[in-house]
Amino acid sequence: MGKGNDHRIRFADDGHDHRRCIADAMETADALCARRGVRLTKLRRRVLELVWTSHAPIGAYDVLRRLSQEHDGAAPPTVYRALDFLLEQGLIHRIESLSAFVGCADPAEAHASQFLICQDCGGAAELQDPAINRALARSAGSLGFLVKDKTVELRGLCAQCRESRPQGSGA
Amino acid sequence: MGKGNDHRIRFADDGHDHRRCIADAMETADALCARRGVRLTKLRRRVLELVWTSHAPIGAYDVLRRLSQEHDGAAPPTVYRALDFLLEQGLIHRIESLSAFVGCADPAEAHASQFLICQDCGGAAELQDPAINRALARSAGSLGFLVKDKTVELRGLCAQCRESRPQGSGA
DNA sequence: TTCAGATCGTTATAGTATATCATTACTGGA
DNA sequence: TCCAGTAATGATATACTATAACGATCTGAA
Repeated sequence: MGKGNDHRIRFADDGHDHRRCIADAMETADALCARRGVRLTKLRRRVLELVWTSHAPIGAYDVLRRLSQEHDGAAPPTVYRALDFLLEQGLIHRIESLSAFVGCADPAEAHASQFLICQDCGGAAELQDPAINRALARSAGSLGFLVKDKTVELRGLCAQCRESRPQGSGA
Repeated sequence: MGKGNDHRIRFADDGHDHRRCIADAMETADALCARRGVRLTKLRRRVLELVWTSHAPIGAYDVLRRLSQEHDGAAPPTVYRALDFLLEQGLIHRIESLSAFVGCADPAEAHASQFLICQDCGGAAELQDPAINRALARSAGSLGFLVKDKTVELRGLCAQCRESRPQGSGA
């Protein structure tokens, strides 16, 4: 508390002040890149803002479509290079099961995240549950497997969407 | 034991008798489809065999290239339709982080699997660790999230590959 | 036999991502 | 300030993954 938006789990449709999410994310990104001596160029910064448009993961070509409206000559490599930079810096995550990208809730810490992805509102919330990581580490370790990278993505319905359309109300 | 190949975790390079893996998988698939009253046609059966070529996940277009050598007029939909059927029947899994497919080790039981994917030999081993599922269920449940589908993929080095190229022996 | 539904053939196209090479911009040192 | 080296971007082409759409063929049940 104190700093406005806290770190509670966020989905797309929970009615929070998302402008603040974006502002916080950009501020954090600026500070982090400055500290690391890497260049958050105008283009990269804009792509990061576009990824943060909502808590729903966004596809690279959706980013491209938006970017093209304000940036002549934007092409796939324009976007993918920026996304690659942002991934390297931990400022965004790639959601494998959607081929899409989402802003990282806590880029200062290097971390492997887990995601809850709502199939109704499209939002993706980032978890960092030590119990999950422990269970994964224990299982892999017992088989002699050396883990370098993790993908944990749970798809379903977030609490808000469960309420607003109870049970399996089709489509 | 007793039935030849047991259900130990398998990777591509561990020197086991893979012909037996294939034979077992096909036998299980035949029985399962018969029991369910669904048609494991010649084409679908052949695609399943091709996916079982190894324990390394295989891309749809790799399946297509192989299939084309023996099947005139094979096209992307030919393969994707067969893969979709096999996925529906739980006979194969899709590895999201590789956009590739791998045979299911235990198709009789509906299940959400976890995968260990070796970045050296390319093999993918399927786990069904209740402790991992419990940790995931607990975490999602505490946030009111209703889980419908899970993707858990850990990339790294399997035990065999760790031994044969100790430490981070680059490329 | 005939029909309905399932399966497959075939062509076209959508969606995701990278290779390559030219050009421009930034940075640090002479 | 100027230059050289590196980083970043522009621009074009292409590779890889997946699905739409529609017609032909096969299968099993009435």
